[in-house]
Amino acid sequence: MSDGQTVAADQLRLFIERIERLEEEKKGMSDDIKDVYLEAKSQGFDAKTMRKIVSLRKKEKHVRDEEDALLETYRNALGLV
Amino acid sequence: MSDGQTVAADQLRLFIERIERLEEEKKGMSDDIKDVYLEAKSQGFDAKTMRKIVSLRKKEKHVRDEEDALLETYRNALGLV
Amino acid sequence: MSDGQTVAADQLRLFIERIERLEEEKKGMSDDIKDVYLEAKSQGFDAKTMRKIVSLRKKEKHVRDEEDALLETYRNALGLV
Amino acid sequence: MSDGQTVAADQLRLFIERIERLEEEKKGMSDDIKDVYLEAKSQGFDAKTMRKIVSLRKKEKHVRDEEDALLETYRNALGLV
DNA sequence: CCGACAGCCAAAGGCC
DNA sequence: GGCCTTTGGCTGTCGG
Repeated sequence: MSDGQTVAADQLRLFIERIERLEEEKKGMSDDIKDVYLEAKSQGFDAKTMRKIVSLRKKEKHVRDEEDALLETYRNALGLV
Repeated sequence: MSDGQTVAADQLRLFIERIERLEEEKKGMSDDIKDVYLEAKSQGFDAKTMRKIVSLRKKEKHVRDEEDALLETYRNALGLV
Repeated sequence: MSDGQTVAADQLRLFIERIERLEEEKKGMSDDIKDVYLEAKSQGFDAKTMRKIVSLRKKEKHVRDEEDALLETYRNALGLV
Repeated sequence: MSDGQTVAADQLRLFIERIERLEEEKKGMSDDIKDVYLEAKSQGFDAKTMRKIVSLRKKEKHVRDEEDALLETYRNALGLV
């Protein structure tokens, strides 16, 4: 043991385990989100529409961020502070 | 103000905000995972293959979980502890 | 010849050829687009920034379309015309 | 108006609009291609395999073009017509 | 040549 | 249980 092969295998195993832990946490987040939708639904809200709203707001935010970045690019190109 | 309409709108807004916070955390997880793949890649591992490994192990875990659930069903059906 | 096998092969060949013609036209479009960027570059414009603008405008249009669709969803949900 | 700034902005706008028109045409080509695959699928052909064929033929064409170019290079180097 | 990005496809999850 | 929308991964393309 302790040869390069083994060392590499150990490293790989550690990477895989780190990823799997993170994937589990991520799945936990997904489950939490699902629960909120269920809770909202139980209070009479329509989950499908809510998903649309969330999706739309995400895109709008993304567009706004990009607009800001583009503006910054222009400012830099024009030598402004 | 304070009529049903407004109350519902406030509730909806709160739900949306909770979801958006959770979505952000989830995105953080995704980013962390991506970072681990990049780190592994920088040490000479192949990300694509690693993804295959993670995927395979997930399926195997799923199979094992199903087997456990089936065993549990049998135990219950037979009145065993 | 003239058996089913051959007929199917002929059909397939025709489909493939139609696709390849369309792919060529598509590539022509890509080349034209590339030329416009080059021409703009030759007049002092930054192609990378221009690409960002084009991309951003596309996203903005998409978001606007979605907003309209969501509004429509609300109107329907509220029984409005 | 009519200062350099405005002229440049107008030029940029025109370039952007030309690109957007071309992008739309390109999208039309993509849609046409997709339609052909759907039509082929409706007649029992497998789209995935067809894509492989198209891809392979493209590579082969590319190889042939490279060979031709190399041959041309040699001919020129040797002063042949 | 590499690294980033968009398009395409297959798979998963939610909804009816 | 089927439809269908969304997500994740892969491939091909483009610019640096």
